[in-house]
Amino acid sequence: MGRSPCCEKAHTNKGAWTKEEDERLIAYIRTHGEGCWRSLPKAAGLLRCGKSCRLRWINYLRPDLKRGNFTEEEDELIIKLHSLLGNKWSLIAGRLPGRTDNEIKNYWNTHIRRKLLSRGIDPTTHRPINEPSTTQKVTTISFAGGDHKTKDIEDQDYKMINVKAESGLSQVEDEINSSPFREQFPDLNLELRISPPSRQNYQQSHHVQDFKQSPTSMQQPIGQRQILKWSSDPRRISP
DNA sequence: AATCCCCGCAACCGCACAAAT
DNA sequence: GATTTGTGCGGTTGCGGGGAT
Repeated sequence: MGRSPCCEKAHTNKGAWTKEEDERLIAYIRTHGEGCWRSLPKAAGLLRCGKSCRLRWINYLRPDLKRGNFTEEEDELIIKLHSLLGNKWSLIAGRLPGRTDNEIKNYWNTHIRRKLLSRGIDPTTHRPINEPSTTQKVTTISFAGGDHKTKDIEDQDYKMINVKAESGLSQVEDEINSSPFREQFPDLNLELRISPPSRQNYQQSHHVQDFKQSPTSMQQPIGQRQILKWSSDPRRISP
């Protein structure tokens, strides 16, 4: 089955957004709320594809975005979450209010990877570089003290945790909340429910509550939708 | 001052999935 | 059940700014 293109490419702008385009998008979303990205450009008078509008809003224009430099605490939280979840940037972003998946992904690739390498840690496996491949270790960093802890974990256990990280977040939580993992990393807050409270705040403060379009995905803030459960694809959450 | 090079970040692309038809 | 539509995600690209030469 074929997919129709998300927009009429011949009549859409590409590349950097202008100030005017930003203003149009902000004004439209303030009035109508987020959602129905496909029809939004036309309704807002923008010569942009819906995906482009969505991305621009989520990654740049949303008023609840923190922006600015990442703090040391954010750095370390990203490292922790990445060690458990891998490149699930949207999930990681869910634990960092005001940060977007794109921002975290970029930050990871430009800063954190280098940081881990300088610590002698493989950014993909989170294990010490040059470690014999037969010995399975999980390296985590004690962020309170700034020192490194290395824990030997049975190969099987390690794989199991990784598999669960791939298969479902609630299962990961179960795994983590159960000892001995919990005992090993008592400071690790992994209540991995995604809830961007800032978005709710935005809706309250901007009175963008009446979603005029009505696909189900638009009637709930993203965070609330994502709490519900995982589908077979870890990226997909269905009610 | 001009050019080159590198890096960071915004934006794009293709794909997967759920919901709707 | 098959197909279409809308959305979200991760990977990648390419532009622009700033430092080095």
